[in-house]
Amino acid sequence: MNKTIVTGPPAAHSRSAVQLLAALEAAGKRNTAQRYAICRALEKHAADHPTVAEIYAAVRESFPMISQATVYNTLQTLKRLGVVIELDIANHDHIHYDLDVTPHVNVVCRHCENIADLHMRTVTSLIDEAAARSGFQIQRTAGLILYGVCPDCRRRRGDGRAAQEGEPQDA
Amino acid sequence: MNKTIVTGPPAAHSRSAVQLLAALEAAGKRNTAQRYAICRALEKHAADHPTVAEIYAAVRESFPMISQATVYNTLQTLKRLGVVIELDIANHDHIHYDLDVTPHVNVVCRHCENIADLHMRTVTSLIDEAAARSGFQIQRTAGLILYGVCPDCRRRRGDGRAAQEGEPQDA
DNA sequence: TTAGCTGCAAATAGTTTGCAGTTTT
DNA sequence: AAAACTGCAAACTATTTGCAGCTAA
Repeated sequence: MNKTIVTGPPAAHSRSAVQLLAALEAAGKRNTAQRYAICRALEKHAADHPTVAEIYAAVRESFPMISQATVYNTLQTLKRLGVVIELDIANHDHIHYDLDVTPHVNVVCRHCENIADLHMRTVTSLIDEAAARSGFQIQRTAGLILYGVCPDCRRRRGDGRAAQEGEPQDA
Repeated sequence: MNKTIVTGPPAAHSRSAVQLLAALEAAGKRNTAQRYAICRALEKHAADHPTVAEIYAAVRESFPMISQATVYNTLQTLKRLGVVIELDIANHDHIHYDLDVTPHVNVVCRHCENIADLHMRTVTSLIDEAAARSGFQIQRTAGLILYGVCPDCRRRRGDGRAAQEGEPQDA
C-alpha cells in the first residue's frame, strides 16, 4: 500500500490535466468543474497509477460532494478517448489508470503492489515482431505488464527466490 | 465469441491434464474426481484460454453436479501452484486461464476477443532488460498482453485504421 | 480415522445504470 | 432551449466464503 515510486522518470510521458481536458474538449465533451477536478487528480497521482478509489478520494478533497459515478463516468470517457489506459493487474482488486499511453512496460511488485513504468527500445521491437508473426494490427502498445519483486522488497524481505517458470502467483 | 484459433501452434507449450494433476499431487493435494474433470477440461480448452464459465460448462458435460465453487477453488489452487496463470484482459468480464507458463506474449483481438499465444526470443530480451533497468526480480514471464485486431477481423471489417497511440480502448 | 474437499447458498464488493434535477453551450 | 452531465441509490454480477456433510488417504 505504500506508494513510493520505485523506478523510472517521474511522469515524464504522462499526459497532463490540460491535455486531458483538451482531449475532452476536442471530442465535443462538456467542460465541467467535476471533470476538471478529476483531471487534476489524475495528473497529481499519475506516478502512482491510481485506482478509482484513490482518484475519488483525491477529488473529494477539493470537491467533497462529487459522486463516485461521476468519477467512473469520466474515467470511462477518457479511456474511450484513448488518453488514459486501464491496467488490469492480476490479484489486484481495483483497476489502475495509467496516463502514459506511449509504448512501455509496467512492472508490478507482488509485495508492495507498486507499479513502475519502463520505457525501452525493446518494447517496440517486441510489438513489431508480434504484429509480424501474428498478423494482428496492434493498437495498444502501453501497459505491458510484468510481475515480480521490487528492489526495496527484495532487500526488506530477503532475496534468494528464483525467478523461474512455475513461480506461484500469490504468496 | 467465436473461438477459432487465429495464430500459433496448438497448445504446444501448454501443460497437459496429467501434468496439472501431477503438480497437485506433488503439492500434497488430494486427487478427486472433480479435480480430474477440471484438469481435463482445462487441457481440452487450453487453446481457447478459457474462462471459469467455460471450464464450468465443459466440466458439467461429464460431471453435471459439480459446483462453481469447486471450479473456482481448483483454479485458484492451480494458480497458486504456478501451473496455470490468470489473464486479466482489459474490458473482458471474466478472467481467462492460460496453461502455458513459459515466457510468451498473448495477443488479444478487440473485436472477436480471441487470444493468441506468441513465443518469441524478444520476450526474453524484454524481460532481461526490464529486470536490469528496474532492479525488479521478474517472476512471471508469461501472459504479456498486447491488444489489437486479428487478421480475420481486419479482413471482415475493412482495414485501414491506424495503429497509433491514442487508439481508443473500446468501440 | 481425519484432514481436506465438495456443494450449496448467502455474502461481498467493484462497477454500472436509471432517473430526476441541474448545468453547459 | 436542448443536450449533456451529475448525484443518488438501486441493480448487477463475478468471485469469495461459511458451513455441514462427504471422501480420499
